[in-house]
Amino acid sequence: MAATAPAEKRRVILDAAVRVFARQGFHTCRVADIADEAQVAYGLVYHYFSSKEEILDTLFLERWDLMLEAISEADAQQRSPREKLYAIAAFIVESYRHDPELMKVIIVEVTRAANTFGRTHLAKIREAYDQIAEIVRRGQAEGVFRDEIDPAFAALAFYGLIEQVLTAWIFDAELVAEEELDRAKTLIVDTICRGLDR
Amino acid sequence: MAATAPAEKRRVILDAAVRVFARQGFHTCRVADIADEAQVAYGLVYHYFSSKEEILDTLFLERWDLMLEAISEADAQQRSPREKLYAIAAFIVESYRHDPELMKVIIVEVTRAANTFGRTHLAKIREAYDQIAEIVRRGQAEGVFRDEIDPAFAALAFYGLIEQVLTAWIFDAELVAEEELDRAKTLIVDTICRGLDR
Amino acid sequence: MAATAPAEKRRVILDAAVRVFARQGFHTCRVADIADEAQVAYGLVYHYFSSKEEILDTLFLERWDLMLEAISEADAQQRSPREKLYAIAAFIVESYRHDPELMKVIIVEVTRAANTFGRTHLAKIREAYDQIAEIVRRGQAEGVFRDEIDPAFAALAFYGLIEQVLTAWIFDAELVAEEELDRAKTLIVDTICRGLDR
Amino acid sequence: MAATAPAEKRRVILDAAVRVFARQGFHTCRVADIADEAQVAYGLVYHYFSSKEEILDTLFLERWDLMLEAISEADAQQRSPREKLYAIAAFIVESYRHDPELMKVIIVEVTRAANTFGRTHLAKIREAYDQIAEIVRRGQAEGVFRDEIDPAFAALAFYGLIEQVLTAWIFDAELVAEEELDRAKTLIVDTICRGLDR
DNA sequence: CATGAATGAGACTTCATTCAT
DNA sequence: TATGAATGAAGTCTCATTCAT
Repeated sequence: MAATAPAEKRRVILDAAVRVFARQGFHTCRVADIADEAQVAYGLVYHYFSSKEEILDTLFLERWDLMLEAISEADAQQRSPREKLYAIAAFIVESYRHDPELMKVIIVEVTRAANTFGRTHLAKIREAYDQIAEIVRRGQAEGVFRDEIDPAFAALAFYGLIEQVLTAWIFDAELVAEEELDRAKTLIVDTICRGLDR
Repeated sequence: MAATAPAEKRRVILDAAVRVFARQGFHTCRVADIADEAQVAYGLVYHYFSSKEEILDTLFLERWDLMLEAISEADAQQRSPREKLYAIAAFIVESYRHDPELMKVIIVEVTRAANTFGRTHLAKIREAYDQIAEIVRRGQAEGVFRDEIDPAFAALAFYGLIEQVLTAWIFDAELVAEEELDRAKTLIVDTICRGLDR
Repeated sequence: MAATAPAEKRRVILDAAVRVFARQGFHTCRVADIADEAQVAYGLVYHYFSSKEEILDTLFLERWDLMLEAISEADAQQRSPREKLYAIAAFIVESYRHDPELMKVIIVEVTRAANTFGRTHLAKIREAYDQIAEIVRRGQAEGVFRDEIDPAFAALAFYGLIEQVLTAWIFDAELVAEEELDRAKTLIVDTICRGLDR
Repeated sequence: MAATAPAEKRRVILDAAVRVFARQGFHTCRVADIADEAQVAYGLVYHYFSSKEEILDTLFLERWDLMLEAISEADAQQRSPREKLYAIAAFIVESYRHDPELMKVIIVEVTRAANTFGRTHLAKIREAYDQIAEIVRRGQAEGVFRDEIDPAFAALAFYGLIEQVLTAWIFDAELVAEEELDRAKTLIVDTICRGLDR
């Protein structure tokens, strides 16, 4: 009789927290809501996490580390800078497809709320920006990208667009169509690389 | 000797709220902090506003209406789509130069905190997106912009970049140099219009 | 051009207070509600009355003194004890007919709210009880009323019935019919004097 | 060693509330006073009750249901209408003897304050009136009571007298003598049934 | 007399966190 | 591990009252 693995409840709580944060927002929800959603005793939340904020931190770090890995991998495996950017955009879009609630929490509650929480994670967030900027810088060195644009600035443009697109999806009343998700990957890179001009 | 205009205190409270929201964040600050900052009795805040949230709403709406006007004006006065986009970017950057704290509040506490507050203002925020999209659409009709990019998507890219740049400034430890502010205006439009590609 | 008599506003405020107290209850209403209802500046209420409670006190005392006079008069003018009781009941019922809101305030907010306010007016309220008891006592001395019942107890029965009837009217959803008002006068005295027994 | 039953604290709070409401009045007391009286943490009051008002509601309903039962029982067990009325009067007087503070709260804060709270309980209160009226009606049908008096009116007289007597006791400075309590039971019924007339 | 802005103490309620079992 | 009762600090909002004009 396989007893529930001890740390499994921890996962249950984290997953419940995603749903609750996505639905009610971090500030607005109560720890009790998370416990209820997880069908777990109130106190157990505090057995595994020292505070409500730590739950959010955990969710963010889990996901952001995957993101940093994905960026590294994209950088390592793809040949052209544009392919690298595509791989990154694709990873983020796929993350959204797989778990839109988690992405909503990451973007709305952490990345965008950088004032209060992100402050802690600012360094971590910047790692991503820096890696992207580095990709652009090397693209410029290779002569693929124009020199006029500061790589850091280019990274802002690239990540800013992705974040804006996801935010639009997040606050859209209706479900995003599968094809739109796929199209977005190409569109993001195309827009960033080629610009609006004819 | 002109007596203090009755509604002047209302303004004092609003201005104090900007500083407090910028410094401590909307959720973290207390109404008492605003009253203290305004050097005004606690209750007076509630004489002019029905809640802490209404103060934030007021600040947002005041500013966003100016923004919508600026976009309209840019659309009306400038000839080319690119000049129109430049005028918009310039307006936002100048807004930041003039009152960075207010812009921080608008972006961090309202625009990006889309979950809780932005929700209420989503329609208002979308008006701006729509106007920008319309500029792009007409640019495409004129043959200045490529047809491949959905105007709404282009608007996300444009506004997303600006917001990302301002966010970077906002969380920068150090003061942004005057020249950087000016350079940004051109850079934003150049990046969006011409893209990264050489 | 007859200028408004100076003290007229005082009356306007008192009358407005009756309506507001009747509608919202003393504890639940705010001084601002009274000023609004009276169409008078906030501060003017405090020009004429030192506190919200003083307004209620004034209303009660004005009315209760009329009541005490009415009882004295009934005692003086009527011959039989039963006629005296009838005159008293009639006076109270007529008071209700004339200004049900005022009676509601007197009963609900003062007489029955004996804990907080009635306390102050307990002595005044008891004067009425005592006068009624005295009428009963003399009725007993004359041999009209039975000796078995303590006059004070009889007064409780008499006044208790009246108050209960008015309270029923007060909380009745619909308007009380004119005939019911008149019938009540007789019924009250009949019930008290003759009892339920056949 | 029996551990403290979980809901026991709830009872402690209710009992403390009776004392505090009786002493200070519902409007005048603070939730903190109840917590202090119960020797319980502030927040625990809100663990068991959603508001101060709910505490009062609970106290009222607990007691009034007993009252309704007592009336039903009196109706079922006693033979003559007068015995039924006696049983009801006796029950209420005994309730007062047993817990005068609770009765004070029920009468002063709920029954009499029907404006604000009783409104909710008006229906419940009327059930009692109706049951009493029904007893009178059947008394009339049996030929024991006179037909001239509307049963509902008779119920007002009966309950009004009881309430008035209790109110007198409640605001009496001194403790009510045991014999007075007992005598009251008979006196109430005698007064109501036989009236004042010789 | 009249106005209504200004004051600030006070009360309710919430909820993160602790703790005894 | 697991439970949920218990704690109490903190914050929002209300509103009677004052006061300058």
